[in-house]
Amino acid sequence: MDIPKQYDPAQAEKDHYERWEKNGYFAPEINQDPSAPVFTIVIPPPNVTGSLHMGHALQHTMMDVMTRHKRMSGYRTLWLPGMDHAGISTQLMVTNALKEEGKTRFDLGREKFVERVWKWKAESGGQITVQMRREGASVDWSREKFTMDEDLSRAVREVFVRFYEEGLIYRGKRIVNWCPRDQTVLSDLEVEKLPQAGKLYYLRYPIKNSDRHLTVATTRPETMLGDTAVAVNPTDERFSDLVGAIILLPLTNREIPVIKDDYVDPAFGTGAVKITPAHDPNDYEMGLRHDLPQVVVIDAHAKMTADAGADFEGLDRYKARDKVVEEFEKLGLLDKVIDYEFSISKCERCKTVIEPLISEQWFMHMEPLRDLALGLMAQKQKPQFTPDVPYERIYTNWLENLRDWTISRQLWWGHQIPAWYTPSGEVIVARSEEEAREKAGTSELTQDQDVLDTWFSSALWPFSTLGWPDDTEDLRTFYPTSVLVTARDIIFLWVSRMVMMGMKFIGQEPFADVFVTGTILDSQGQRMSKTKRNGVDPLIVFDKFGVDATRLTLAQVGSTDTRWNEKQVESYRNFANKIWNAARFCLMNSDGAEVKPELLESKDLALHDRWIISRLNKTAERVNESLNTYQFHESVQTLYHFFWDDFCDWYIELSKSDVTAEEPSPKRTEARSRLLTVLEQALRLLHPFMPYITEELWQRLPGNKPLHSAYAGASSTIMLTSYPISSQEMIDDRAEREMSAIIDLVSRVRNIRSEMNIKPAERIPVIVGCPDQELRNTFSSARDQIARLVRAAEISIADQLNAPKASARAVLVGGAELAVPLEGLIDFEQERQRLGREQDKLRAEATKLEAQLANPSFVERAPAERVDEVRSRIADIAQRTSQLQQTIENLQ
RNA sequence: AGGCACGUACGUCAAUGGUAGACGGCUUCCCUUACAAGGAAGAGGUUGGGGGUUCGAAUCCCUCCGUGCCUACCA
Repeated sequence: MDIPKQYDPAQAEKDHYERWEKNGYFAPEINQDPSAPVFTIVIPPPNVTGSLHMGHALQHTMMDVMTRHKRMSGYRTLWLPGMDHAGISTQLMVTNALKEEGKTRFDLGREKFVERVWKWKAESGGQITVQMRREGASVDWSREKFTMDEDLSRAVREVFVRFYEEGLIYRGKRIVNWCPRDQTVLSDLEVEKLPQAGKLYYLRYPIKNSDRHLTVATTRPETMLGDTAVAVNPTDERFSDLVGAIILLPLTNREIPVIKDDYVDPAFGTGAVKITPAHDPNDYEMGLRHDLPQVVVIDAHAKMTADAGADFEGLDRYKARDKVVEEFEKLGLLDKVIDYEFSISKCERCKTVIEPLISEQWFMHMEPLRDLALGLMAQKQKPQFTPDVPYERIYTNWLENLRDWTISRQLWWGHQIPAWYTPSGEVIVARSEEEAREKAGTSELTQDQDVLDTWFSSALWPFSTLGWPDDTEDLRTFYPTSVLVTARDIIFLWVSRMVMMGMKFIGQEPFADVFVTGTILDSQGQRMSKTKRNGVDPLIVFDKFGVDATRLTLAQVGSTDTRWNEKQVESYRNFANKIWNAARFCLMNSDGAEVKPELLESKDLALHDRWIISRLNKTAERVNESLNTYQFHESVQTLYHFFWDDFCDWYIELSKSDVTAEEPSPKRTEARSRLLTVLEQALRLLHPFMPYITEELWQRLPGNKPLHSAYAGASSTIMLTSYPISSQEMIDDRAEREMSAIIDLVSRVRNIRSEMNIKPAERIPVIVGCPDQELRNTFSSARDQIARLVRAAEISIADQLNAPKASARAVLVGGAELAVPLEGLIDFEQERQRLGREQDKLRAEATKLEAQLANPSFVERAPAERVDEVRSRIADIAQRTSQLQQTIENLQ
């Protein structure tokens, strides 16, 4: 058997994925059981712009673990992959590429530009699919989707038309967030607010027919050119006589009124606010309330307009600010300037400061949709968030405060709005140009130049990918999906909108559960970001430690934010190597043996066999349970300790004498087969987390390795075997008790060896005194294995301890004692100290427990079984302490 | 400005009212024929501070300190 000593992930990762994919194992059709339950996940589509980052690797790992687990559990499983066209980001990328050629998108024109983006998408998107294959993601590539695919675009148009016909989508002139760089409107969610150190300017406005002034405070003096009123709070007595007065607005020839409005906070600034309805969202609202004119002084490029006055026209908004301040100072109207920190809105993509502008856009009324989502939460508690604590309330709260959604964007890359205009300006909304012509009765139509917000098509993802608006087999089978895995930051942007759209068009929630993943931070606790260049590239980690080790690291992150720690991956790389070598041992001793599931059911097994079977079943139970409740950390820990501690450290060691016997015998063959059989189950348990190494090793195991009955027709692969489930009768508490006594005995002897500095090569005699008959039998039948594990020359077991005085001793649980004769080797003082330390530990514990018992209310109020437990532990400790005491006294 | 979360061993994280654990790191010994990416044995924590509820608190409540995140129309 020719297996290298070190596991080489690259080798194992090479061929398996291709074979899985080629054989159609990822597609739900592989499942031949017509009554199989269904499990569906749609992937949160990555942007075509990026390559995969750690956040993707994290989410994909979670989704793949769930998918593989369910597939192995017999579910008809679909994990549907795809990508998002990511309007602004993608357009920006291509625009930047053009810039390097010295061109703008206008040089190409819309059609050529969009062609160019498609070309770019083909390259970049291809990258992502290669990377996802590397991750081992068991997605059904035959169903891969892209938000700009023809069928998904049809779904988008269908939704738009239906909403328009219901009056939920409308076109209107409103104040919007405008990005002067990208030249497009942005939704509130695409704007980020950042704190900024700025100034607060106090400007004096003269009152007409009076020598009085009204002073206003502003962070944006340049907007005063567009002021159409000054507002004060109705209850503010300082200004009550000025309400209705006329202000002579400096630098312009305008006269504007002083009005009253509750919005004004008398405590802030001067208590008087300048109102610029055309350039501030609040002022806009107030302008509507008071029917104020809107004077536009800043244009779409953030330059001043002609209405700003001849002195200002064409100036950049910041230049204009300086000039306004200068002029006020000259006129003696600048009261003061103070430092002031406020938050400023920036474009989430390009970080340009947003300019609020009045503009004609498409909007969507959200109230009826919002109510659908709220109703679902109120009546069915769906979606069920995991972890469940904060998100549900945040989600509900956000929905309650929802405002209309600005859905149009002034971009070229995206779904062009299916609205056409007749020469007379009539709006025709239709599913296609032909339909529009029919409706309009003319072919002289111009289509709206705008595209839809990217999130419009993403909102339809769970059903548009399954064939909606057609009533497809896929839609009927896989909708609603089972769980959505996502990061925290798009719960509103995406999750809530999918819920609304799903309820609206399918009448059912798009997913039952939402699993919210944590965030991987850098080693300093900072968010990983492109601009900070602190991201860790998952592909580099894959190369360094292997995909399986990385997946294990990511799986255990779960829902908590975690600092990236390469050491963790390294330790799981070591774990993979451990698995490799354990299998290597089994295979090196597999002559004549094979995997035989029935071997685990036979009667009259040795203790260590009964024990490992019990442990195996408990492990399966815990892993299934934790996977079903999204407790990935728990699953990983359980599997790690089962494999390393139970299987490697104890089971293999205890099997060794049988397995490595020189002479062939039925006993040897059976021991070898049993070992292989346990290993095979362990690999199956590990497979969802570590698909590559488990497949690699599983393929090498000889014997009968049946697939899950639902996949009977498929060729051999671990990914279609059945996931081990626990069986109550296989759990053997007695075997576990007996094994822990043996483990205790072995550990004690090893402790003595270590403390007494006995060379590992030195064989020692071990004497055990054990008054309990049953326990004595346990020790006796495991005598050879124990001797091997503690490197003993011989072990004598009797009902009483009968050892020379010059011995190191220990007291075991259950009243047994042991001695290691150390004639000439023992240092009595050292031994006394060692035993003393042990005694101290026991006493400390006893003190705690006694204090508990001394409290009358504990005995009265705590459950009886807990009190009994404490009592029996105290008794046990007391016995061991006194045995130790005697041992110490006998030493000399 | 509000809201929410978090603070546990040197590091990264577990532990949903019942004896505080894991992995890495650290110390000592060992290349014992599956594995030095390994084996064996150890050291290390009054769970951020203070108060409360409880027989019992890392866990529930209050408060303070520190750290993140989200939401928001203070000019």
